[in-house]
Amino acid sequence: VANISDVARLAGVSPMTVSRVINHSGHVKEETRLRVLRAMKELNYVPNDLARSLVRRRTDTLALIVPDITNPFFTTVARGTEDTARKNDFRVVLCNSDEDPAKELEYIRMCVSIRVDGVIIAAAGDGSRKNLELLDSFEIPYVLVDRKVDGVQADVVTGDSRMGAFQLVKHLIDLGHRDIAMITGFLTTSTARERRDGYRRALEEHGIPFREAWVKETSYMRNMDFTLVEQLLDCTPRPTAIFAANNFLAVQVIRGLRHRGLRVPEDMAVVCFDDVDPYSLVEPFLTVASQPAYNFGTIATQLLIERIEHGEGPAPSPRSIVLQPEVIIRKSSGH
Amino acid sequence: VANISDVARLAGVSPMTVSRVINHSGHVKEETRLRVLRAMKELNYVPNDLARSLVRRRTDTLALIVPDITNPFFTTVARGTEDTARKNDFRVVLCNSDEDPAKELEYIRMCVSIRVDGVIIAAAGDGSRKNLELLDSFEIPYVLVDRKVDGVQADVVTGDSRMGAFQLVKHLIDLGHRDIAMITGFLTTSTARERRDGYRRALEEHGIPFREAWVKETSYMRNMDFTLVEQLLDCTPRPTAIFAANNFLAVQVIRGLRHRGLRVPEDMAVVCFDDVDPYSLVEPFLTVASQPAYNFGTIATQLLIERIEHGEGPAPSPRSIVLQPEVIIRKSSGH
DNA sequence: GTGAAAGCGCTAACAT
DNA sequence: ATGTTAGCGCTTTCAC
Repeated sequence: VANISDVARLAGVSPMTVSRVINHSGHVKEETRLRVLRAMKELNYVPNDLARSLVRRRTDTLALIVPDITNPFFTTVARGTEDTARKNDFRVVLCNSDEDPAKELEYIRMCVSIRVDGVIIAAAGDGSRKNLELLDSFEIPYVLVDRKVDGVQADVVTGDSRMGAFQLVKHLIDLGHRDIAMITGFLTTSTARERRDGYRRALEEHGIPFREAWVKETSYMRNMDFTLVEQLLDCTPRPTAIFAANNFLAVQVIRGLRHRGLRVPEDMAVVCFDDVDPYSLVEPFLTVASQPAYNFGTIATQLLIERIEHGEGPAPSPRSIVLQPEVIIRKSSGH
Repeated sequence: VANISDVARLAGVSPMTVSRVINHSGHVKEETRLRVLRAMKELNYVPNDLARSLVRRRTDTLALIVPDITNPFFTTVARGTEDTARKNDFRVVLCNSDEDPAKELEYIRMCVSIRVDGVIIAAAGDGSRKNLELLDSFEIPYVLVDRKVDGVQADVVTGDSRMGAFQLVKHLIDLGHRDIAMITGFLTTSTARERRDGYRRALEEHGIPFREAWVKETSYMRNMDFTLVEQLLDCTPRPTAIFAANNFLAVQVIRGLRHRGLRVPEDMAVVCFDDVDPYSLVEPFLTVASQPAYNFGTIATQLLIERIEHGEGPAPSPRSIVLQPEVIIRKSSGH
């Protein structure tokens, strides 16, 4: 494999001149430039970015850490991130934390060891704070996406979870429901907390008491515990509607209901956060608070790159972008 | 940021000894080892993998190139790849080619310049051959996943597209359909060709003539041309069933039909390849040939790593793993 | 069991 | 407009 010296030798110049040609840094006579280009082609030369990054102290690489790339919400965030990164000549390394702060930490260590220029992260939970401190100590900029982290000051792009939850629950109330249960992610994640708060506020504004027992907390992931649904069904009185705090939870809820022979929405209304299936939906069924996932990715990436590219002078203070969800009413709420 | 010399100095040893500790290469007295470990902790030291990779000529990094990560099929392949890579201490860089050989080439150049140890690729089409030759010339091993590439000898993990298509179309024929149209990806991709062949064989085995005009060719991507469906509807006789060669095409077909006020399956039966929505399906609707996408990823990655890890001696000759699709009959075919 | 020297492939900084 | 020097942070090789 040819290196920069091989090219230099063949072109009859110094490695430095080749470097100048590669990097379009100018100050090279057109004639020499062409000679170098010819040599590069002849040797099938591809610059070694490891060496380049090592000396430049910059990798042109971002990391995106999400809980689970098979969740269509995060998939779409990832696409937004990648497209934006690419436009700005950055690469993206993708990591799945599985909602696990320990696994997340491993990936953050990796980010440091490969010297990424910045990180976009949908944090596993408040336990991520320590993980992020590692980035701080290496002065690697990062932006939080989808979820805030308690005690962390950083750029953040989130949806208005409180508002979305409020509207969803209000919709159920308007339909006449008063016994509304909720299944949410672990309350160590900001979205779980905010969605619960929105739920609570909607109830209270309509004079319906908030019952702790009707809020079930579990993992946001696909493998959520089936029995939680059963527990809700065994409550007295039995709820007539369930608010699921994300798409996977909603799917599990519906499966649980089916399992007990209950129909949606006839026997139980169901609403949730996040589109279940943003691209393939043939027959959208779920009433949802849909979030602009792609924009989560593009905006977060823009903020991050801005910070990376920012030269001397005072760095911009942490910015918070809040995007509004759109409530889409469909069959599952029995409107 | 501390480097290996800083640690060495603090521990009162040479950088070489620190290196030995980092890499668990043994031959270090337990006492010194602990001293080094303490120094590392104190300096918050994280080894620089760029430097390490540069000298070791190995990055422990794989690349996965897929047409579109928002397609749930590829998302699942990606998850299989990542999980397997991780288990074997490899990282994964993810790339979207958008079914475009030119964009694919850019990413392959990147693979070379960052010196990935291997590549897993769902190639854009037969035009990918030249792109893959670049990898060959740098002796970077790769394995093809989902799609073969004309004229390329390499490990390959595919589904039995011909068989799946055959069964899907046979199912339609068994239901009494004789006027069956097909919408497939560009015939420069092996899956499009094989699915068309399976379709054709099913027809011919049942004495139904194969009509070129009833096979519409377009991009596998989400933004497929709406008007193709309209063209099919304007044929005489009008087909009574449509076989879509992947999930996104099926969705577009159904949208097109809706647009013209046609119901599925009452007015038109629809079947397709690949699950539309492997995780979130609340009410599966489409009759599909479902492929074990996760295994595509895991197997491809295993083959690749085997090849990377393979020391001296003759490299294994190209292997071909063919996984069987499972036909799942649901409402959209009007069984 | 430990260290010194050399160098991976490139570019920043300073000549000329 | 081009070249020289030095060094990024690590590991390989060979010494002791």
